[in-house]
Amino acid sequence: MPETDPVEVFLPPVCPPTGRAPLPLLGGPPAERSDAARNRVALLDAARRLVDADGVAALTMERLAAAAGVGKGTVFRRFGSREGLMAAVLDFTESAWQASVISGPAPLGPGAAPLERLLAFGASRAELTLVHADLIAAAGHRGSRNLAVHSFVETHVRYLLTQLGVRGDLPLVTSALIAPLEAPVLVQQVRIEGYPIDRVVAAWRDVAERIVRG
Amino acid sequence: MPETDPVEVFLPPVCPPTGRAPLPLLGGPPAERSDAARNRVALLDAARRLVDADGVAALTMERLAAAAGVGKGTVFRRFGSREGLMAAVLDFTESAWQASVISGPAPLGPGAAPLERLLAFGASRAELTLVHADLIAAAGHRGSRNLAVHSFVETHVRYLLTQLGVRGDLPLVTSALIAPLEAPVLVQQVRIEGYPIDRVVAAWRDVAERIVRG
DNA sequence: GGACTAAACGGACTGCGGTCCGTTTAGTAT
DNA sequence: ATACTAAACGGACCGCAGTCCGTTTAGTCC
Repeated sequence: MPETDPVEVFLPPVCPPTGRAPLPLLGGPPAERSDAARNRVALLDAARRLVDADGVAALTMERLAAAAGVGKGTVFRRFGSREGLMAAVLDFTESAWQASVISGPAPLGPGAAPLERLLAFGASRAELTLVHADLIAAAGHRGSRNLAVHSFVETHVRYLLTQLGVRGDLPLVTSALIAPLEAPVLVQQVRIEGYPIDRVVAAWRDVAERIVRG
Repeated sequence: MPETDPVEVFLPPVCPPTGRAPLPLLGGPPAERSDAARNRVALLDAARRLVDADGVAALTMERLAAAAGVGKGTVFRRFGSREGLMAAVLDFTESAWQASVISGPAPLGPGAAPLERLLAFGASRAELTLVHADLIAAAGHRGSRNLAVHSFVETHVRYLLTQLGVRGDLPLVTSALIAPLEAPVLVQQVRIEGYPIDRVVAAWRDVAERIVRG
């Protein structure tokens, strides 16, 4: 693992939930070859199956390659690293949640008052993060940042705080409000220290309300 | 790396800042053998030198063993894993900071008003965390939790919040207030997104004041 | 000093992440 | 259909974290 991570784009990125590559943009890089596309889908599929079956820790790159019927080199060309693979699996599984925030039923989805939405968001996000905690950890810094879902979370919360008229350095206050919902923090509180998740969520809501009240 | 980390006590723990083992307690485990003690000090010393010289990424367990003039097995018996080693180095380097919070000059140390101390704490902690970010990352979950300094931070902030008369679920509110000061969050904001650290600290102080005001 | 034992030692060994490069193949132009 | 090329392929290979077990040694009791 290099200290300063190099440029990390593995084109073209997967496009959940189909795992299919996006249509080539005019003037962009050339379209993906059909064998590459087949292998991407096969790999992502096999990875999800293996994780479901035996857990994150049991998934090795060689096993995945064997399960998908490709060579090890192909796995690394596709995902760059084990962390990259895990991030792809995670992105895939979280896209459904993202959709439910954008267009699902209130209060998580649109329609409820902003504060109500914010509180619903915290509970939902905490729950999901705990479910995916192993995957997030295995994805390294890509697990909590550098991921579509992360910038989505930031944008959504900042939007709600704006709606609520919160003053101050919004991007950084938003980030501070999201920080307690990061996987390592929740894992420590719930899995290690044994706090019930409801109580953790209630405390987060308390903090959120104090921030909103100013 | 096992999914569920097993019991992880490597007796006896180092006692910063000397790196010496604590005196054996009556009825406790037998005292450490002299060769083991010598090797612990030599290893911790060599590790700090190597990290200073070439950075965290360049430190391999084999190199460390060679530098300290011991076998590889000894390094692992002493620290359990690379993460354990990094945590030991980190604990060592952070003990000075801890001392300055306990008994250093105000406003970080005792003597200032609680709110002033809290704000000074945030700035100081953020700065230190950023300096040690690589080490913290290399120490894995031991880097931010499971470490003497972590429970110290929790205890200190909870104490200050109590002094300030903050109501609510104090342990969890404390944890939420500390979360934005965790290394990955700060690294994202400062190193990746490029926010000046002063601005990050200011936002944290803003959040802290809102929590205190209730 | 000599014998004994529990602990420490150290290096060969394993498995995994990640790289490299010679080989194969999809897509295209003729 | 054939030739051509850029991209994908795959498995041998490397370095490192972590384990195992036969060997050495510190501390103790006579």
